[in-house]
Amino acid sequence: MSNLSTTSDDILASTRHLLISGGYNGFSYADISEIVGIRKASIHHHFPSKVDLVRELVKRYREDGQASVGVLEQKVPNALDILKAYANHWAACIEDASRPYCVCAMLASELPSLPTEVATEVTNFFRFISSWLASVMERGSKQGELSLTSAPHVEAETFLATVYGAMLSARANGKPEVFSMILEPALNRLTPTVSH
Amino acid sequence: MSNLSTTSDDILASTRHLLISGGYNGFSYADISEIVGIRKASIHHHFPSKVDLVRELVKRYREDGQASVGVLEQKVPNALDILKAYANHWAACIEDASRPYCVCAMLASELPSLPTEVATEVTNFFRFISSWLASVMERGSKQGELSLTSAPHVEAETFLATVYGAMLSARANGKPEVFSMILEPALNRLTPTVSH
DNA sequence: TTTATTCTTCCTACTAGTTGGTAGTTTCGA
DNA sequence: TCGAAACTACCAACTAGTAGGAAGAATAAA
Repeated sequence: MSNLSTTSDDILASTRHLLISGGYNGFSYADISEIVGIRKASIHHHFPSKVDLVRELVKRYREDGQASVGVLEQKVPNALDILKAYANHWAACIEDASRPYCVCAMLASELPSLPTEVATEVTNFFRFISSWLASVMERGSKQGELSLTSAPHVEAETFLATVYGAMLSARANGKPEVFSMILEPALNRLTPTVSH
Repeated sequence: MSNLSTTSDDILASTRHLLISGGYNGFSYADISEIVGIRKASIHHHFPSKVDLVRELVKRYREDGQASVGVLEQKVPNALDILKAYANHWAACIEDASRPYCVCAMLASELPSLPTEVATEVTNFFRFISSWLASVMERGSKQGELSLTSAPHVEAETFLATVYGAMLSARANGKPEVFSMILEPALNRLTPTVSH
């Protein structure tokens, strides 16, 4: 019924890898075929067009993200700890070079030149992340787990920009540790001070 | 001696435009030829290869940046005002859609797949911006024009990440105003509080 | 149980169009 | 008359995508 590893999953995995390193126009079906070990034409059987392939990839990327967020919210009650976990997730990905960049950050840069179907899926991803972070900010502020200096949705956008900016800086400098260097003070700023 | 508009400048200008919208692999000599109004082969006369073209573009982009920074430092004495001017520069570019994204942000995302000669020129740009911002932070801190909560070079990287992250957010949301929304509180945070 | 049929997945072989780049020639102003 | 800048006309390699067939597994009919 459900295999551990299907060809279609392998194609998506290698696409994600290629996408992270060079963007939408930076890879071809030939590249995927080499990694997966099947012929170019066979990829078209699973994903008729390149747009289908990347659209599906981004859709699943968002769905997986939504699922992970659900688990995180259940396991971690404190809003600050949620933000720390989110930051640590990316810190780990960047540091061990497994997924050193966000697929949607890559595609967002290319947004104006992307096929519309892919573009809308990318904006959907950012809508989801933004509103999730805003909800975390709002809840954390109300419960005294976060100290905000601006409106929750502004703090959410700022935090998101810091994470994605730090991701770019780490890549531009070729130094993974830059990510944590930037995020540590950013999280400290959101930490409530103990009254004394 | 020096024309107001040379073909080579037109090629560079259209390349910048194309680069901002779709990255290194998102444009071709055919695209440039259409915009500039000369044949593909004629572009090769000015820039033998695509690598030459983009390398030269990024080199000039950094040089122009260095010149602008020089002028800014002369005209504006206050460190906070310099940071505000830098932020306003990008806010204006994004808002009037003239250059709604940084060429080097685009190329930094693609860094792992870029020809090495272009890649080194891109990292040079970020080295320059980082160290310039660090010097502004340090000077501003010493003269009481900026209130830092971390070491100057950390604040510099944080500010840079915020600017570039905000640029990406503006693009991802399709809302230019998001940039200023993020940068305003970021600058407030650096503003010294008047003692009373 | 055997046979026939369908479906899935992969294959070879191909296409039309694009890519960056070259060779050699013309045009034209200094 | 010389050099820069443009041109026409190529090229090999690569692009996404198609047509049609072979192998095998699952399903249905005998």
